[in-house]
Amino acid sequence: MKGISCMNIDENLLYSFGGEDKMYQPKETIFKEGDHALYYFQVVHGKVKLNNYNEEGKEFIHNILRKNQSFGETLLFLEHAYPMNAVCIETSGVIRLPKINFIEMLKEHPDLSLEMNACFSQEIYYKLRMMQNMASQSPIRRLEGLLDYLKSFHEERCGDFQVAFTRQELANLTGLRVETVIRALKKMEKAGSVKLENRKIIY
DNA sequence: CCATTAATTTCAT
DNA sequence: ATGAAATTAATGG
Repeated sequence: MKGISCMNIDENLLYSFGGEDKMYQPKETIFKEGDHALYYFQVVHGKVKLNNYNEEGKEFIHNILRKNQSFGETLLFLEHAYPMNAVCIETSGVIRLPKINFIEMLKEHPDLSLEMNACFSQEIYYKLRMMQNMASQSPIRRLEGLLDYLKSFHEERCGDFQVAFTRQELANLTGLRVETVIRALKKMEKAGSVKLENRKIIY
């Protein structure tokens, strides 16, 4: 099995089941914590983050989705409200498919349903790995765990992979401060586990 | 250019 | 070692 990160459903199929194009501006909220989960979302272009804010107002990012990545689907089989916000980082185009139509689509396409199981498995597996890493007190361990996770997401060919995240984003994904991320990256470079070229991170 | 955003350094704690 | 604030670099319009 290859490195599936999450669902990527053919756009025409989404449209045929009632998917609609939505455009969002940077900083614009697609849904927020507490909203009822009513749609399947898939990014066509742009960048969307799933986040929360802790009691001190510090942001924690769960994931950042790009082209062809989906979000919100894990809540469609539950009656719970969203436990996080979805906010655009860049101008983004998203296809939105109502829950009812989504379920209907899965019924008519059992292969999709199967694929979704594989995606959920993958996600649960990596969430577990991430929890283990995030529980560590060591910033380097947290960062390496995150980079492994992102790399598996990306499934690059010959090993070296450009981390397409800002240091601030890495910090928000690991619960670390941006300075700590910068310092940890420098240590990792000395140790040879990452390369820093100009300001790009190669892992 | 100027304004905005990101990266890095400085300076306390 | 860590974070807030200041400084420097880059990016985009």
